[in-house]
Amino acid sequence: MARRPEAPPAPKISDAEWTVMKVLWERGSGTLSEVVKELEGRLHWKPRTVQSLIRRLSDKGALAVEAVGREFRYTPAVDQNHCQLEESRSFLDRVFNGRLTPFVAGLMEREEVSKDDLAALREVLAEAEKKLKK
Amino acid sequence: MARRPEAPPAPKISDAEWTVMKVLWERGSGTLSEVVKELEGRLHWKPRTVQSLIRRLSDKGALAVEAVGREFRYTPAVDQNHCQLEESRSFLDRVFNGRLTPFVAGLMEREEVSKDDLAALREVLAEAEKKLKK
DNA sequence: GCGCATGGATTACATGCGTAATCCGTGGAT
DNA sequence: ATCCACGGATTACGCATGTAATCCATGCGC
Repeated sequence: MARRPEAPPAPKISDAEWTVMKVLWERGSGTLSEVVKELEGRLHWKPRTVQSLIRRLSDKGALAVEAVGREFRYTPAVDQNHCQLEESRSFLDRVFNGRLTPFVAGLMEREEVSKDDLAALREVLAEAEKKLKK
Repeated sequence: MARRPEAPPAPKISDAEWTVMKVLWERGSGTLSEVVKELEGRLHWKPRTVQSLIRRLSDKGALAVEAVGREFRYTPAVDQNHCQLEESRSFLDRVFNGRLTPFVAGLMEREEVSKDDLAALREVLAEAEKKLKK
């Protein structure tokens, strides 16, 4: 129906657009008013602003659009994990020359990383080590 | 002489500007030609481009400027760790709702995180845990 | 002394981004 | 039948960004 769900290059998603995408990833899909409702309170954004962002996202292929009545329902057309991974990579490259460790270390040193976070991270680490060993 | 070098919080540094800042942080300071030399080969950038970026960085207070002969020597006026931390925070907020763990987990799952990385991370984790406990 | 390479200052210019407003059509409320 | 609120489409608009080019002064090589 729509385009092939995804190929190599995920479209570049801007800061404000991420806010919208996160809402849609979370709920699966949504209409303009649904998204607006989700965001109001949290944000100052006028409905027109949300609409602009949605439009730009559709234009760049990040959202699939399907008509429902005479409204549209928007559904993410790119995979969240994929987008997150790309952002992660590009962020690490830009700021930490691609190195993960200094990033984590920096956060731990200066910020409160909660006990829960630490536990979860240890989990993840253990997993990764198992995989590596195997 | 000219502008007062300074900005209270940390100025926002763009992608391309990060490239320049990293060079200057690494070497402590540098003149235009030094920076250009460092970057040539790695990048396509013309010297004028580098100069533009340096200028913008000075304008936003990220670089201190001192005249050396009739050239200038540029020195970072903002702390690298501080900038990295700010970027880290804003990245995590934008992409992962501020959660560190899913970020790390995502990278581990889909990417090769080297054995060395894993070891280093364990170090860091252990450190953090010690601090928490204490 | 002369011309050139080089650096600072100024200017350029297309996009992208944040943040909407306006215009238009229509389904619902009255 | 009317009028309005709401959604889509189009347009706005100033600032940031990436990527330079042009203009100007001058020290250096010859």
